[in-house]
Amino acid sequence: MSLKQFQKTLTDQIKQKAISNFSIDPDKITIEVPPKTEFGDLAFPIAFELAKHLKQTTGEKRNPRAIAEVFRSDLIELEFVRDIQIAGPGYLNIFLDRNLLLNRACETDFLPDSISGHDETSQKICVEHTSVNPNKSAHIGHVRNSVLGDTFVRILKASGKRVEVQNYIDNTGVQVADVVVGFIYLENKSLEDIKALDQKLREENTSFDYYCWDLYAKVGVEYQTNEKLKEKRAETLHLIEEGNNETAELADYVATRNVECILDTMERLSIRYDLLPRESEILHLHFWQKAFELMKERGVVNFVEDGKMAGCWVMPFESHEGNDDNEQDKILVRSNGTVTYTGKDIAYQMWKLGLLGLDFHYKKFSEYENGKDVWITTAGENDASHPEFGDSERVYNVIDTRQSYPQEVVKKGVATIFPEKGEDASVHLSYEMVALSPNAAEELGFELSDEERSRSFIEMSGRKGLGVKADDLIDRLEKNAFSEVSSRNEDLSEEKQRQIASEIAVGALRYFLLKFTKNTVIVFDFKEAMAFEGETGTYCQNAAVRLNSIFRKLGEDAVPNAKKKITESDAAVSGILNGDDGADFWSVVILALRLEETIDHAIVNAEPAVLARYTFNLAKTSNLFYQKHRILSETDELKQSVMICTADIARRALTQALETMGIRVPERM
RNA sequence: GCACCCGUAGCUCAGCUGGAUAGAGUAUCUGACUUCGAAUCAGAGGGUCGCAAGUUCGAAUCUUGCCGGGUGUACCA
Repeated sequence: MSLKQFQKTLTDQIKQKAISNFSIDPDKITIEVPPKTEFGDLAFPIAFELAKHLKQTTGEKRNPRAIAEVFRSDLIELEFVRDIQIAGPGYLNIFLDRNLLLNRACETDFLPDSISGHDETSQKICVEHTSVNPNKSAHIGHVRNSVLGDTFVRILKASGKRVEVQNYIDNTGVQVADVVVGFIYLENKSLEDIKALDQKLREENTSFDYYCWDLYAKVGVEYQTNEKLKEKRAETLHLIEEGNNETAELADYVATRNVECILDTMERLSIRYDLLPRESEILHLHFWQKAFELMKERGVVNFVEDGKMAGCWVMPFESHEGNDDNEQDKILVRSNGTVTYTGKDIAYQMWKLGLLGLDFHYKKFSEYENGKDVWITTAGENDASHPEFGDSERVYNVIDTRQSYPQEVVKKGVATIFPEKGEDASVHLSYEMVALSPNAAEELGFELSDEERSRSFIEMSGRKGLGVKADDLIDRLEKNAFSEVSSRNEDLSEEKQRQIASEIAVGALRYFLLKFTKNTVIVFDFKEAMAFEGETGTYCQNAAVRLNSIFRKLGEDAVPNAKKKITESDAAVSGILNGDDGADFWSVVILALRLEETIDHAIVNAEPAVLARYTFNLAKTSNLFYQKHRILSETDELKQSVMICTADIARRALTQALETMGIRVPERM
């Protein structure tokens, strides 16, 4: 039985008693973690709630402490409970049986397993993240999206869910068109020229996406004065959407190469995908037409005869009374017959949820080191060996908060067409942007106006070429980490040092992006983002590395021997755990045991930052423990065994928590 | 105008669905490497939780109003 299961037993018991004695709503019963270890391991503030309830229903006034007493006798009988205290104004504080839990935690099953946990037959959850427009390299804002999405995927997997990861490729949108316009009309390049350029860039060790980054910015500047070029944009976009022409072929090359570059960037951060669904297939396989038919069948779209939106097909939304109703409608088909982005998105969302009745064709796009394939959609050939995609029970779309409105429309839209599926199936995992501090923008070489310099932050803009490129930042982090690693580990080979530096860089970056809660704007600052000290991924990794190094010195058999010893002498172990140093050991064990509920908490709130904070706290508690208590030099064998078990539980939980954030524990550092 | 988000230590942020003395990191100052690793640890100072009412045993957390900042609100994607 895990701590989580035990908490449920305890809560159930309390609920039962509360219902039979006081007839109160069981949802009002909450469990919490006391602020200090002296107050126990679990606390129920239920007595306050009941006192209020009594006063309201019967008028009887009862002391909360007396009410808490009612629960005590039953709960103390439970297997894991060592003691119960009524504290303060009426808290019901539970003290757990430390010895028993230490023994259980020594068994391997208390940790959630992010790798093999899930049941193949369980319902699938789809997470879409990254979805960078394939016309330039990824910047730090895109990385926040990807790290958030990837970590959420890992969290879902750790709780046993089956997850499919999609990275949507908008390969036929205006952003791609802009770069294509740049290649064709600014640089007079043919597809062959671009391929040659691509080859040349490879030889020079720069990358195609960097080139596009600059070109995209150049086009943006040119548009401001060159009306003719703007006309070319519309024309180009049209050709790309239509397909089967030279411009579309060129665009496909450009988009595909950018996708490859972006996937390489993400691979550096251990971020991987199952499928790359493309907008071109949503168009060519007529997903929209099918969705449109379904909408008409179900009567959820209307054709507007007159007024401002005359000639459009709209989806009506619950309009507030008294308003001009049409203002609440969302246009899905424009008066010229073309489909809006939201329309296409609704069709795509329907496919993700298995509601569309159509499927993509698929081919392999690339293969990861571990042999897993990334698939991409096609309109032509269909590799019959492809796995089943789409058809998920629930979909999480990781998209920044600026797109809340269209996401709301998609969610409500799908739920209107399929009320049986409902709104809960579509979740917008929304997060705030990464912006630049005025200092960071200037550091990147951008000239700011006085107005801009006075702002608290400046939004990044691909169109302006203003942003911190992901690869640049990772490079800088790796460089800094490398100089630290090499000065501390001169005996290691350079290759090994580079690998460790990379693991540290990834840990620092991922942790930095995860420690902020989703709705906090990250104002990017180089110094903060590149820190290796304090509340950082590096700190957490370091704690795990040092724990591991203790075990390296202890030798192979230390853990099994220690486990054997502590199971053989119950009473003495109990004495140690409840003795003078006991609290130092116990606080590590109990915190490690809370990993599972932390992961649940992160899922319920769709908030990976919860896991980041937890991991840092666990690292800190572990640090405290092994610095205060020397394991190798401990002379009392039984006490040493308790310490070994405690350290082992700590490093396993820490390693697992880091793994769930996509952060590896280096061999040394 | 309307909708959503934010305002907590000098700075950057947490605060677990209303709970116990509001916490971290950073910066500043003081101290600790002959000790399982100092990317670390111990300690100090630093708070009208934007303001004002309300709800109640109890509010940073819930309600309302105001102040200040941000983002949306397209026949763009």
